Amino acid sequence: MGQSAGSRVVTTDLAAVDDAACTVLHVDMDAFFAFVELRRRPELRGVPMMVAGDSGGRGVVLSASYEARVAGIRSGMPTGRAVRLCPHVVVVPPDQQLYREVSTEVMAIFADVTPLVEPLSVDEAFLDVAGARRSSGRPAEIAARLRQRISDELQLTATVGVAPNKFVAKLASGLAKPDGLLVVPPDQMLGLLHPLGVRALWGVGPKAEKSLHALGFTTVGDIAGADPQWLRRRLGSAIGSKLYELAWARDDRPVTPMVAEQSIGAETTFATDTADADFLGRTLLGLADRTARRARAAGLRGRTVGLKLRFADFTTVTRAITLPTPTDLGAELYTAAAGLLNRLDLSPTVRLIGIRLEGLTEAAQHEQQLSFDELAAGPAGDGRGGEGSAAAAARGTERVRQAETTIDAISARFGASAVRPASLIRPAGHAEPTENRR
DNA sequence: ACAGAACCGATCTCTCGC
DNA sequence: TCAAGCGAGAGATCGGTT
Repeated sequence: MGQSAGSRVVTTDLAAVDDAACTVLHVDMDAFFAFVELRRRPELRGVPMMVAGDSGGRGVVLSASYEARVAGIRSGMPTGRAVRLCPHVVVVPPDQQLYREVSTEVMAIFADVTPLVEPLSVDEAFLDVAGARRSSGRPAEIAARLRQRISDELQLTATVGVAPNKFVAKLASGLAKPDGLLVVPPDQMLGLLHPLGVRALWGVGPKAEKSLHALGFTTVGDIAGADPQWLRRRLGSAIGSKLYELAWARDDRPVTPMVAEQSIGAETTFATDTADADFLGRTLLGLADRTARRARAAGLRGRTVGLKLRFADFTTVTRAITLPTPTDLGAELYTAAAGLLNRLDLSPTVRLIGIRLEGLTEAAQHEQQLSFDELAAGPAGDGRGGEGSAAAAARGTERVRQAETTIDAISARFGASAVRPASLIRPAGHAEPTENRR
């Protein structure tokens, strides 16, 4: 019961399958961005369409309808190539705000099933239903009902993998998509897993695949048959152990709800490569501001500021500096990153610049610290002789904080573009400071 | 006092995945 | 034949301490 018409249930017999040990669900929304767009533009149903960035002709495909996929269009593909493959494809610009909103609705349905929801991205999550079984029934039933709700309430489809652990659950959803449901009981795991190529293992991308092929491993079964000691020596202890365990379908990672972010960042690719230090600096200021704003919204501060540059030849360099005190201020982020930028050789032209705030901690921890500093400095007044310069600096950053949180409030009311740093507003005689400037 | 090992945090690159 | 914008994590390297 419970599947919508036309859905695919890959499992031989959902009622008969032994799902008692299958407490992990991996739910993956089908062609998420594309289907969300089709919901508000139903006239595009049945025609090849894709959500794709343009960004001065250098964008990529974020999501494609199945009609577009038939033509060979894949996500991650340059928009230009996709259009060449399928000249009639309808290109829809991405609306991240909308996707985040719909994502929240999807996650709310998950949370209805179990509190143990671990989002992987906007359109994907693991669910641990071990505790939900008494009230909600068998995992296979829970999964089928979940798919039905997503279809009924959101007019979207999802694929669900059901298995004893995360790795196999994710594998299962990958095999069952689109619009599918696959339950993999313990006694079927190895039969399913071992014939697959090594790429099926978590953490094995193109590079690792090549190394593994060179060592004579083609399938997951090959790795399962290898000597684990030898694997560790050849691949490193961490990776070697992990691959061996996964090859035997062993994965004890728990489903962890709401894992705290460890870094926040922003980056942008220029429409045209540039070596203009002034322009790079202004772009950096905008990115610093955006990053700081997000950190404040999340109530986080970070101690390490990272800078990333990608040059025309696609080589990438990163530089980082650790501050004495964690920050969530755009001005401080910018100062630190600009310092890093100054030290780099900019003779090759730059195609991408990014900034990242790492070493995040809860901002609430630092409020305490600040008031203590102020106390030590005596009653809040202006730069009096004899007081500690650290305390004076603390009050200085406090003023910057006031300014930036005021901007947060104004942006919240009037939109993000209402307020921006003064240096992003063009003095006379300069072109617009957009990233697409030549 | 000093050389050296061991350790540690910071930094950087690389790979991977959505 | 061009390659976004996020993010996580492993491991090498390096300089400073003990």
